[in-house]
Formats: sequence, C-alpha cells, structure tokens
Amino acid sequence: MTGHSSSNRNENQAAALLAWYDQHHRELPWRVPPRDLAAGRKPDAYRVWLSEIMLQQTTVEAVKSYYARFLERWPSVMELAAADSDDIMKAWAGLGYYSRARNLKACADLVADAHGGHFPDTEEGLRALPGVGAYTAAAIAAIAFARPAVVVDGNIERVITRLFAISTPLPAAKTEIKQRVQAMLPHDRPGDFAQAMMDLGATVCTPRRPKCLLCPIKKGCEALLAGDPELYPVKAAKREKPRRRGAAFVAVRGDGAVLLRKRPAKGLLGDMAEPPTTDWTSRADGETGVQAAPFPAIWAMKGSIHHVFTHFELVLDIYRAQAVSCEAPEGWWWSKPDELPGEALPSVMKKAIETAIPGATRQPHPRKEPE
DNA sequence: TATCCGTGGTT
DNA sequence: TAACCAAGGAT
Repeated sequence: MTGHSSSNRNENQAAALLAWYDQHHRELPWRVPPRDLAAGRKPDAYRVWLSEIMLQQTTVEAVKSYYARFLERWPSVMELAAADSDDIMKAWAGLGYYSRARNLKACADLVADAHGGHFPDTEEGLRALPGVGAYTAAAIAAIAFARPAVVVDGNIERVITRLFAISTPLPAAKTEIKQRVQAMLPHDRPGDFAQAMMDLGATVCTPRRPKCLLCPIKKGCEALLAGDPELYPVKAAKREKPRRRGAAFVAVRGDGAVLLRKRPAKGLLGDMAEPPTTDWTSRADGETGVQAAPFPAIWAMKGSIHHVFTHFELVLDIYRAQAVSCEAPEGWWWSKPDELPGEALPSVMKKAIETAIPGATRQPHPRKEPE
C-alpha cells in the first residue's frame, strides 16, 4: 500500500515538473524544445553529445559561443573525425578541462570508424566512448534516444537532496539519489524529464536563495518543509589549495613573432601551447627563476600573474626579451602576430603573454575599409 | 574513494 | 573579496 501511494506521489511530481518544463524551459541552441519533440522532431545525437561534453563542469553561457563555432565548422561527427587535432585544440582553447577536447577527437574517430558515423543509441554503448561517463551516457541516451536512463548531474543532486532532505554528504549520497530519480522517472518523456530537472536546478532550485515560491514540486519538498533548503546538498569539506610559483619567458622576434612550444600530451593543459616556462614548484624562496630562461638574453621582468586552477594557485613571473632570429628547437615554433590569437593557448598562457605584450593575443577588429 | 583536471561568473 | 560553483571523467 505504501509502495502504491509513494509511486503515485512520484508520478504526480514528475507530471508537475513536466508541465512546468513545457511552460518555463530554457531556450538553448542544442535543445529540441518539448513542443517540437512531441511533434516528432528527432534530436541530432551529434549535437547532444557535443553540447554535453562542453557542458561538463562548464556554464551554459560559456559554452554557447564555442558550441556555435564547433557546429558551424564541424557540422557532423564525420567532419569532426576528419579534422586536425591541433585545430580542435585551438577551437577549444579557453574552455578549460582540455582532456575533454582530446577525448572529443578520440570519440569522433571511434564513432566514425567503428560505428559508421552513428552514435550508439544505448546507455551502455555510449558509456564505452572516451570522455563519456555515467552522467553523459545517461543524458545522451535519454535526450537523444528517449531511453529511460537515470540522469544525475549537479543540478539534479541538489534538487533531489532537497526534495527528500538527504543529509548524507556527497558523493556518498549518489546511490540514494539515483534510486529516487529512478522511482520518479516518466518513461514516456525521459529526455524532457532530465532537462526539466536540470532547468529547475538552474533557475529555481538554485544553490543559494532558491525561488521556492516558483517551484512546481514545492508541495513535496522535505527541505522546504523543514525550513532551510540551502542546507542541502551536504558536501565533504574541501582541501586548501597549495600555491605554486614559476616563471614564463616571452621571447619576441624582430617581426613580432613569439616563441611557443607544445605541452606534453597528458596532464595539466595537455597538448596545449605555451611560451617556455620553468617548472611550477611549491617552494617559496623568492627566486626569480630568470636563470632558468630557455636561452640567454636580456630578460626583463614585466610583472606577475595570479591564476587559480582547480587544485592549486599559481603565481607566474613574466619575463620578456627581444630575441634575434634563430631556429626554433624541435617542437617549438615562432608564432607571428596574425597567428598568435588563433593558437591553442589556455587562458593562463594568454594572460602571461598579454602581460609581456599587451594586445598580442587578441584578435584584431576587422576594419571596414571603403573600396 | 580520492585526486587530478580550467575557467569565469556570482555572491 | 574569498568562496563557491557549473549538464563530470579518468585514473
């Protein structure tokens, strides 16, 4: 009996959420809105996949322009598979978590070669793709292929821990959260349900100051009933970020070209471009690091930058020198002024170069000249 | 399970 | 302003 009434409650909440979604869903470039979906329009798995990879730990606003550029340049997975890896890294530069871009290419290659250009249409098949984890496999299965997959992202974790007042800290609470979502899942609209939960978390059930008055499922929310939804989700305490120091050397040739090199394929900023730098150490001895310059020159300290990574902070001293024309070492190259803005430079490296040469990494504004 | 892996916006 | 956080994955 209790099982029956709780399943009724779940059905009612799912229905209320979907009704809210029909009216208040976000309009997003990669999304098929509920009305179009109901009319039979099929989502493009490539677009769903591309957007999901880009959205991993990344805000919607940050993704939009990258998504548009990728889609215009590589409209299908076959074209992305045929692309040059360096071009993909250049197009991804600034978006962060660069292993995503490396896996994006690996995944496109696999789908093109082993799957005939078609994405697997099951959660299990999708999960086997590089860069596709539990969340992304479930999201693509539900959104692109209408599979009844249990989709749990950060938004949904917040919504569910509040709805059921789950005080178990994350990530230990994940199993219980998935069970709750599973019990609520409407099998006729799994994709819309997942996106509705995410929209609710993004616009109503926000981390701070949730707009509970606007919530379509506030009636059943145990956290609201108890008085303070902001208490959820409970998360394990974070560790303190250590601070590392280093130096970057921006060598400028007579024609304005800057000496760059490619970082190792794995690890931090893997496969991306950078001006030569020292190792980044945790020592706080105040050493300048100028003796670690890539070659002897008159290195002038132009300032230092502070950059916050996920698990450490970096202070980088920036040196600049005028360099005579010389052969770039193996794996290094001179990047001319018109090439520099398009290089695969992570934000921290753009910041470093900007400190040495203001404006160097910014795309010059196209000027309309009278014919 | 814990750690590594970016960036920019919000409060 | 320091802290928090975003449609997580790989190892």
